[in-house]
Amino acid sequence: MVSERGLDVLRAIVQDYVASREPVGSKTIVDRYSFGVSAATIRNDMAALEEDGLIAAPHTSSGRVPTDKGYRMFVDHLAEVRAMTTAQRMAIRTFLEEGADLDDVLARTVRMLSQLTNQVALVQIPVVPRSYVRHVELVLLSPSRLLVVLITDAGRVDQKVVELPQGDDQPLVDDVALAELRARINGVLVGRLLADVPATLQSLAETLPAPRRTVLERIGAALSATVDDRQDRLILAGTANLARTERDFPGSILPVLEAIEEQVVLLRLFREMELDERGVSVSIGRENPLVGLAETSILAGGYRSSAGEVARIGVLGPTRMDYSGNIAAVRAVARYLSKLLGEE
Amino acid sequence: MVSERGLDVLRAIVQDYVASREPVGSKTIVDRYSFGVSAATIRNDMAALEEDGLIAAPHTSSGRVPTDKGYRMFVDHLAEVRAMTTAQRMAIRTFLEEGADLDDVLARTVRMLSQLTNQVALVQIPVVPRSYVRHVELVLLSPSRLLVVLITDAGRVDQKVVELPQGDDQPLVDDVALAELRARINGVLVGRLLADVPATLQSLAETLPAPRRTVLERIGAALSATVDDRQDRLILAGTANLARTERDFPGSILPVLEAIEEQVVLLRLFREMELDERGVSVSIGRENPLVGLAETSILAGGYRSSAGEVARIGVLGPTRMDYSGNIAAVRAVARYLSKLLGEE
DNA sequence: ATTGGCAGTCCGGTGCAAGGAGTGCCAGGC
DNA sequence: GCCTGGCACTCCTTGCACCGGACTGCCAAT
Repeated sequence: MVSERGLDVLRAIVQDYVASREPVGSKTIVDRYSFGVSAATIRNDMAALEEDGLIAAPHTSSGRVPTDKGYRMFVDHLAEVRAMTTAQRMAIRTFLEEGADLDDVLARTVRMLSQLTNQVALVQIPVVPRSYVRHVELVLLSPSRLLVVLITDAGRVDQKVVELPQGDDQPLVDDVALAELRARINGVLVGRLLADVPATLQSLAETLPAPRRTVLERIGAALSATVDDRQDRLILAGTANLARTERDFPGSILPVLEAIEEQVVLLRLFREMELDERGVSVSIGRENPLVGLAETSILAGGYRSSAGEVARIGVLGPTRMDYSGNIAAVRAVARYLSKLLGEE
Repeated sequence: MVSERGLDVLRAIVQDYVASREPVGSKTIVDRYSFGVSAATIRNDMAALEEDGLIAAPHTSSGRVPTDKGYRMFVDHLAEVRAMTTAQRMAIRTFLEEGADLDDVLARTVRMLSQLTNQVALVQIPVVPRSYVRHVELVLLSPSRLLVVLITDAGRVDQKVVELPQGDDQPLVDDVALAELRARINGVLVGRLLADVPATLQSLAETLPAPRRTVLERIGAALSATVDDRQDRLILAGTANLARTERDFPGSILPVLEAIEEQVVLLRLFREMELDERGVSVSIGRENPLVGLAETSILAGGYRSSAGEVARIGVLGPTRMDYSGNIAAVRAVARYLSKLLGEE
């Protein structure tokens, strides 16, 4: 059974180990922290902590190192989340304020978060289902390939290429037909909610003759796909920090880099993390469903875009990281981002 | 003075070292390659090669390793560029054929190139000055922020946000004014060459009264900037390969990752490399102007987009790499890409 | 020009001993 | 019942010496 003081010892071990990367022994603790008891007593507490799987010794007669479970305990019950310094707040504010388009703001934000935490930072592109269609543009790239561009009033621009069915020798649509189609589509769609696009387009399609109708249906499919596609991307920054913290990955950083390249998996993981009451979620080491990330921790926070939808922003790094500081940074950045995007 | 056979020895050393990562000695060479002379003779040749700075010994009495200069000699005079296997050709073809929009094609291409070479692959987004304006869309994001979207007939969509001057309390443009502006701009721009956009817009601006004019000038600036901006980006893939070849970076992969993140510098370097008669350019180790890349080599090839402009595609990896194979891969992929984009 | 031979150099692994850090446990004190 | 000092023990780390292996460079002979 771990005593009250035992938890304080755990906190000390985590802090010391995170700071020094050295397994920490009982003597170090009595020297560096004022517990008012002897090393032998600390040793008893440490034995209890080890019993409970909160710390482990790399080998007999070495200092202790926190386990994933130990970090979990630290994060849930022991870490006081430090407030950001005013200097840091200022940095965030000035960094984000030079507004530009959405992609740009996200790119800046994530770069800043990576600098703040010295870890890899990631942000999920927000979904904006409440926004309205501003314009749809069709561009014929070749007789059989059509570029569809969708512009919404939230400032998002998405594009998609559709392959046109090409039954006979002659192309299905020529420039004139396309111009008419464009006018019609814009006629019914401009001003509509994004969510209503598929239905509206469907009813338009029904008024058309068969060959033209197929084209319209494909365009409709592209437009709906375009909305979903976008949220399937992550913007990230600070990959170089992985090399900086390389010594904290006992294996190699290879699987981590692979996971980052394989955005899809990482994104799903990121999205499924559920925020706690502090607005941040932490996934530590082997808690993580991806084997390649068994030695990394992921922090995720949520931010709210103008349409009120929540997307994720967070950092990824070795399990040996400064949880207090990083949680604070993620939270602060997420808040500023919400504020910034809400203003628009 | 390096003899004829000396160069053959150099070739053998490079090939062997690239294959085995072991410094190669005279005995290895006579064993593995059929020179028909004794080890002592090879030793003499090696002494000459060392004299000329083409190879070096990590320490006294060890085998030799190619220097940057040695690799250079190998690449320029000794490497026969292997043709791609038919399997590889097939892979390239099928991989690239599922066309989509430009960004998508480039993303696929670069991913494939990284798999083909086991290195980091990069591609520069092509400039398309010969293409025509298809549509310009203006979206008011907030009273003082305007999103400008430019669609060209080459299938490119670019966006930019402009800050509007906001002199008095009331906004400079409202929805009605914007609609009129949009109509006017499209009226003069649609169908124009991209290169003519600034001039055309300028003459339109001159017909307008002062406040409206400022707005138009800003939009014009954004449109020209948008064209330049885009080519200032690289799409890359295969970063994980850096971790795989980590042992080939005597120092650390940190500076390499940093250079990759700092796209701007890398891009300039990439752009300034001049292609040789084989259509590929190679920059080896310290030849490289960036200190962080002193242990990496960069291969660059050119591809031609529909408008006939040339952009770069290439790979980046440790100086100890398979130059023959990688040059062949870059060249093959660049050709297919030119063909693919030319067709559209 | 090429060759075999030989001395010399350096790396890398191994075995051994000493030093140090840290633990576990126990018996005694508050 | 909790805390403490002490002690034996374990294991890592460092330094040292040593040896074998892999080369090279040079030289005299062909």
